[in-house]
Amino acid sequence: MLEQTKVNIIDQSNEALLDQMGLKKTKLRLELVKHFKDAKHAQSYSDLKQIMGEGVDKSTLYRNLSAFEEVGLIHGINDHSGITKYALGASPSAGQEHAHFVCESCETVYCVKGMTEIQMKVPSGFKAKNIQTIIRGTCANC
Amino acid sequence: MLEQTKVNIIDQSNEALLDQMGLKKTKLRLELVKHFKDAKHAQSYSDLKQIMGEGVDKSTLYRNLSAFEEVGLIHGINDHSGITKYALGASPSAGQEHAHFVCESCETVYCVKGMTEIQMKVPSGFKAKNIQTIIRGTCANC
DNA sequence: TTATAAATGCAACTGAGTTGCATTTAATTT
DNA sequence: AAATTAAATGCAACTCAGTTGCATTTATAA
Ligand SMILES: [Mn+2]
Ligand SMILES: [Mn+2]
Ligand SMILES: [Zn+2]
Ligand SMILES: [Zn+2]
Repeated sequence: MLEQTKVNIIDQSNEALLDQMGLKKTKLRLELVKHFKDAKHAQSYSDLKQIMGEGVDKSTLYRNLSAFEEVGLIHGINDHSGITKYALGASPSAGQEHAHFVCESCETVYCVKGMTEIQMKVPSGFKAKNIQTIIRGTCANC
Repeated sequence: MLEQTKVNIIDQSNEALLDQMGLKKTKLRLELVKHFKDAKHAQSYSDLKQIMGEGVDKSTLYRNLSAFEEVGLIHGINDHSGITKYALGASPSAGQEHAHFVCESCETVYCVKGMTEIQMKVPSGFKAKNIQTIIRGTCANC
């Protein structure tokens, strides 16, 4: 269980953020951080590729997503579609407790805070460490 | 939202089950149903291939899993590993409310019933239809 | 027994994500 | 400012779970 640097992501400048995370400030990374800060919902690889420009390299983009994820700048979300989506902030399993809402109509994924506490009742002998919640439904745009 | 035939899966003979589901009783399907009834945890494609015999065809096995899933005989579980695992019974989103426990040590996936009710608090304009819960932790064998 | 729709087997394919490696670049040192 | 160097990039090739097209076989019902 890798302890992540705790940083106020929204308050920091993009440059300062990358500095603190120990990541070099490349053009793509700065654009990525800026975009993640503005994004109203989670972003897939192809969402990002479209926004960053079709010329952006697949490996580079994926490697940056992994790097961002490792330092807790973003978290990947598995919505059972087979396509990982990414959103700003650490993952629920790394302290930033929240659920994920998947719109059944437009497939958009949102991070949602304010879930009421969940009881983890598990069979005896089992030890629950954390919970991942995916809520399916219809989003405000649909 | 496809309505599934409601059948008491555990009570029925394997033959009767396939009959009721409108599926032909092939050797592999009967073995699969039998195995799913006995299984203490969710089964991956490769678990099943090993048990059904290495000779079993990949397409046939996957197609049977899809067929079983369509009629609600089994449900697929996406545990974030990239490998779908299958267990007897309809999916939580199709009435059989339960959670999934993923062991962080042995990667085994279990269906667990008896979760306490979860409040689905979502932003205004959003409509929650169902919740999927994955509990991560350590299983009784680890 | 025959007819037929469904199931099977095989090979080729798909698509998200990864990897190896040569080249370039951001950041540090002189 | 120039040289150094570790990290980032670009590209092509790869991986691997799962899917698909199609010819052949089989379960079931007429
Ligand atoms: Mn989130
Ligand atoms: Mn289950
Ligand atoms: Zn929507
Ligand atoms: Zn275990």
